[in-house]
Amino acid sequence: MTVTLADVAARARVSPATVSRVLNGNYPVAASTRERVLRAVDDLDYVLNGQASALAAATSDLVGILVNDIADPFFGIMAGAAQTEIGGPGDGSGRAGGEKLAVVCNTGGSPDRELTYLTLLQRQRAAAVVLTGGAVEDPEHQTAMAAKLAKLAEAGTRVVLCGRPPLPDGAAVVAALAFDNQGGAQRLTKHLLSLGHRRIGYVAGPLERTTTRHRLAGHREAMRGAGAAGDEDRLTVHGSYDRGSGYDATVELLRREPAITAVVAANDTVALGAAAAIRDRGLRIPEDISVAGFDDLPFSVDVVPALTTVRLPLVEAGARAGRLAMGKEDPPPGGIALIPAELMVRGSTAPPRG
Amino acid sequence: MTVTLADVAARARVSPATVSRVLNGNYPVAASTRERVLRAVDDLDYVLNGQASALAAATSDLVGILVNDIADPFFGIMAGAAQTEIGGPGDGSGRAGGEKLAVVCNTGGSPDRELTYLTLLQRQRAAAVVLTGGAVEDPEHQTAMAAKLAKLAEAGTRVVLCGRPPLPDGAAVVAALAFDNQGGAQRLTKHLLSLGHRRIGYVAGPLERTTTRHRLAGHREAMRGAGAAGDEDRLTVHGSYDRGSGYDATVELLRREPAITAVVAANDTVALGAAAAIRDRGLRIPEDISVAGFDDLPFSVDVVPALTTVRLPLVEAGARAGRLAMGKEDPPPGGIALIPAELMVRGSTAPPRG
DNA sequence: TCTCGTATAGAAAGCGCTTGCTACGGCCGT
DNA sequence: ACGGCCGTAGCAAGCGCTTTCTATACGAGA
Repeated sequence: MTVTLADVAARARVSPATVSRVLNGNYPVAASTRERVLRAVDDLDYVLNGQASALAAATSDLVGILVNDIADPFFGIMAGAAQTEIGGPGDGSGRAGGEKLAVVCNTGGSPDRELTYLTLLQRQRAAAVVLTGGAVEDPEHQTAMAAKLAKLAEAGTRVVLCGRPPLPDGAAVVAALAFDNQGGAQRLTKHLLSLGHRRIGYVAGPLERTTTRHRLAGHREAMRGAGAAGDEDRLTVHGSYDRGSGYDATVELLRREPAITAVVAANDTVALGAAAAIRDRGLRIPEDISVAGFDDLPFSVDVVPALTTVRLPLVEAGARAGRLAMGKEDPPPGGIALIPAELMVRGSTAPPRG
Repeated sequence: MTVTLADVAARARVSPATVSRVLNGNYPVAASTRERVLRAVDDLDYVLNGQASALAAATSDLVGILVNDIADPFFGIMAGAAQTEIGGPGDGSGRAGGEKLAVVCNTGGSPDRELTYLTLLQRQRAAAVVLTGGAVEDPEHQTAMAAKLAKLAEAGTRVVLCGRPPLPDGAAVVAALAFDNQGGAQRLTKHLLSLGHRRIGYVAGPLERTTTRHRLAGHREAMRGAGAAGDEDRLTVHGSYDRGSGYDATVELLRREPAITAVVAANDTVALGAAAAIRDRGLRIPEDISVAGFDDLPFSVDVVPALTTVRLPLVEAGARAGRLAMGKEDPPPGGIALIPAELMVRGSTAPPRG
């Protein structure tokens, strides 16, 4: 049926061992022999059996990248950057040695699927795993995750967190790159406050997500700092990280408090929905209501008016995570790095009327 | 080191064969024995070695999804939908049998990486492969791809094309789901023509991509049909499928022909860049210049003015591709299906001035 | 000329799992 | 009461590769 090493060996009139060595290039083989083998490989269209190879060598060329929502560019950008660093040859030695299969797995934000994918990757004895995006804060799930990651690490899988805070109970991971969500959110709200806003609605992400909590915390911290707190719960609506959710939440916000002068959204996509809701209500942005997002996704600069937001260096972070996963870069001190978030002031925010 | 089947067997005081059968549930095992085995599995935290299992059983639970650009929601949406259909349990039998590892691979639109990933998947003896998005039309690459896909199919891998035209030389694939790019583009341009536009700039995608060619063909067909052709080459600028490219191309278009009254972009993302360029030039949309996109990505309805575009049923197509890859759905007659594209007229297009 | 180090190739033992076949009771049919 | 069958469990042969150890052939040093 399929061509095996033995077939190649037979055709090249050498032993399977020699073929293996030629293919792996980790053992001296006479040039003439090598050539004969390579020709046979070519003639037969031989393709290595990855599973057999991995089994025998106890290694794997699989690297998993877990994302919450693959349709969201936030994750796509990070995953793409990570994959670029991981995949393909060219890492160090001239030889095409480190050819890894970087694969991204879409958890859909579901804790169960997250665990399932980790198990699947564990089955495959993945060389590394990169977890991106916020974590679910359910204690039970956190315990399960910690245990799973510990198992993975124990089995030699390099675990890297990207855009996710370190595990609560001492990380069994290579490194954790956490975004400064709280600081960024705080600066964003401060910007709004400095413009004169006081009644600021907040469209938060799903409950029990670290990202949601940290951004909201930053926002409230800023509000409190300005003595503008008090109405927090009433002016906060939770939803998922998508456009429709932003729309609905904003409608609700305007119902609860028609006098708000600004809406801060959990991320840019949500901000888009929020902006749509505001316009559908006949209000202008930013004259009547200011809108701000988070992440600075590529489209944010192009919408009208351009979205004030907080820029997260997704490409850089993803690439770094990829390098860390491959062991091409040393982990930050303590295994933890806080990735700074930069406030991007654009046209969607302005002083409130009057 | 790691726990093996044999360890579990020893602890449960049965043979490895029995453990295997309990785990796979494909052979009668006495209830008491099964329970003993399961307890041992639990006690030992045993995790199946996927490679060994795959090797022995000559099967694989890997399914590859190739995308051109994972940061582009166009692909993210399709891949996500496909992955949902493929991954996890719940497909048919009550048992958690069909647990596949659906992984998405980012080719970055590079033919080489595309081939590399296919080889990697071939190495892993992938159960199925889904290729999404337009193909590169370089003859050499096409030949290589055809050969590769034939090999994969021969080895039992189910190959599905999603949003990609069938291979030129008779498909060695399970199914090809092709978008009606040409028809959609034609309808879009006809819409513009019917509004009265005649000088229409076209921001095309990269050369040698089927998607680019088909959309452009539809556009030109419409132009010719209206007797508005002639200036085609001068009013067409090629670029990549991203925002910056749309911006630059539009600047160039306006330089070449300041009198254009509409710009059609290769896709929505490019349209966003085009719109930005137009606005930066001090022109209004759609009063001065109409803008149209393609794909109807989620943000398109939210930008201002809302983007006239052509809707592609990405979720449905991706899901269907996933089902086809899993053999959960019968392929369309002839293995080829043309996915319709629907014109979405919104605020970014209007009759030209005067 | 003989021995020994060096370079190269092969033999063979697994890696951890699956599965066809065999073995062994106990139950049924006659 | 005996042969045969059914329901279970084990044996053992691989799956296709890697790698250690061993064997061979050479040229070099003595």
